[in-house]
Amino acid sequence: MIRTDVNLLTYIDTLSQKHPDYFLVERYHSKEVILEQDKRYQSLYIIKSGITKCYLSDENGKEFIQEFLGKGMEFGELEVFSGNLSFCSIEAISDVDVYKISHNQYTELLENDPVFNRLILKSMATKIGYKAPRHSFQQSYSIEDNIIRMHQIFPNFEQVLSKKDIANYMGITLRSLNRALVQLEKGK
Amino acid sequence: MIRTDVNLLTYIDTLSQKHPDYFLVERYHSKEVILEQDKRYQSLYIIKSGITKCYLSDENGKEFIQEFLGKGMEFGELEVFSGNLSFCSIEAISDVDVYKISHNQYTELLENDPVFNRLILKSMATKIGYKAPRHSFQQSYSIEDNIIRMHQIFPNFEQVLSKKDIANYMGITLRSLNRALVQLEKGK
DNA sequence: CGCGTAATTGAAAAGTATCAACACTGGTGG
DNA sequence: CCACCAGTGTTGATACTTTTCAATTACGCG
Repeated sequence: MIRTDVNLLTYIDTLSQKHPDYFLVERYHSKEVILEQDKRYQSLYIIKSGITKCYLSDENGKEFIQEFLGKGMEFGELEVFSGNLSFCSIEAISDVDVYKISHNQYTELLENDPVFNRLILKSMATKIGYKAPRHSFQQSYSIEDNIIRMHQIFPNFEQVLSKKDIANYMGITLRSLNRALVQLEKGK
Repeated sequence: MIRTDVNLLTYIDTLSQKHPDYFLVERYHSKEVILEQDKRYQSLYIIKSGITKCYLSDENGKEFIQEFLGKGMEFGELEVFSGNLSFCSIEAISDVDVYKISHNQYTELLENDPVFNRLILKSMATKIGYKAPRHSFQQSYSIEDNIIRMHQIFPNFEQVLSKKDIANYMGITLRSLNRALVQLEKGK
């Protein structure tokens, strides 16, 4: 449930040696908002280290967490292709180091570096293939089943993520999450 | 809610003139299954005309519909990048014409045709950007709100899609869908 | 006409949200 | 050093929503 892409990160590490002017390294602290929904940006980011959350907020202030992003995950890249405003917000959970690259230079790399191109295609394909079953499972199964599944995928998520974030990721209230956890304890 | 990509289709129409050996045209009838979950394929498809549904089925036989695909939408392409089995099933809703192309030739086009490459990148970016708010909205709002929203996006979906498909798309039971529709009628 | 699929409806059971009260924690300022 | 505060987490009671199950009707097609 915390997405990573080591191959992409490794390649970008080497790219940033070759093109030191393309990649700017930035550091964000826990709880800083890196990207804000519905704003326009000229750059996108790839995570060097740390964890962020990618979430959508609605008019009532509720936030729905799409994904937790770790090493090698990019964000803000969709806007390169759509030309639209940012469709989600990104907030640092831990302290985070990122590579920052402008849309133009990103496009240039896509056009001239076939290895990079392929890695990005693959990264996007993975994102699509990941979202589908998650949405499906979340709708079709009980909260308890979802927690069990999350434990299998990422055993100690409770140490890394706040209860509130977990609830927002699952699309349920904190109350329901707590009850389900108590039920699971009893069930043992 | 029925996804299309006219630009991609137009370009593939011209490509299929240039490379008639790359693109095979096939026709499927309503209710035929074109792609089956958890099987391996060497080809992928782009829709020329007609509508399909893309769905995941779980062990209880319930199906959760990811998207309805119309003109210019591709499917089976994720497996080119992941190398995995098909992660969803595709079934024709209306009669459907598709272009079929092998993984190898698709890869070749991606590598040698920058316009094609860009169109595919854009198509994938759109898919990602579409899924996120849909999942979010579906979890955060009531069934009635979701129906109202679907009506805004696609006014006469009830003429094209069966009630069961609509319910599976929304991740709810047919019973709940019917109740919500009755409520909406009353509300007018 | 008769068959199977799709659609409709009611009643009971299960699941989830809402609201509200309270405990725990770490950090800040007097 | 303690009091306070804000953020986070816990718990109970109640109201609401959705599913489940089952029975019935409507529709299209050979």
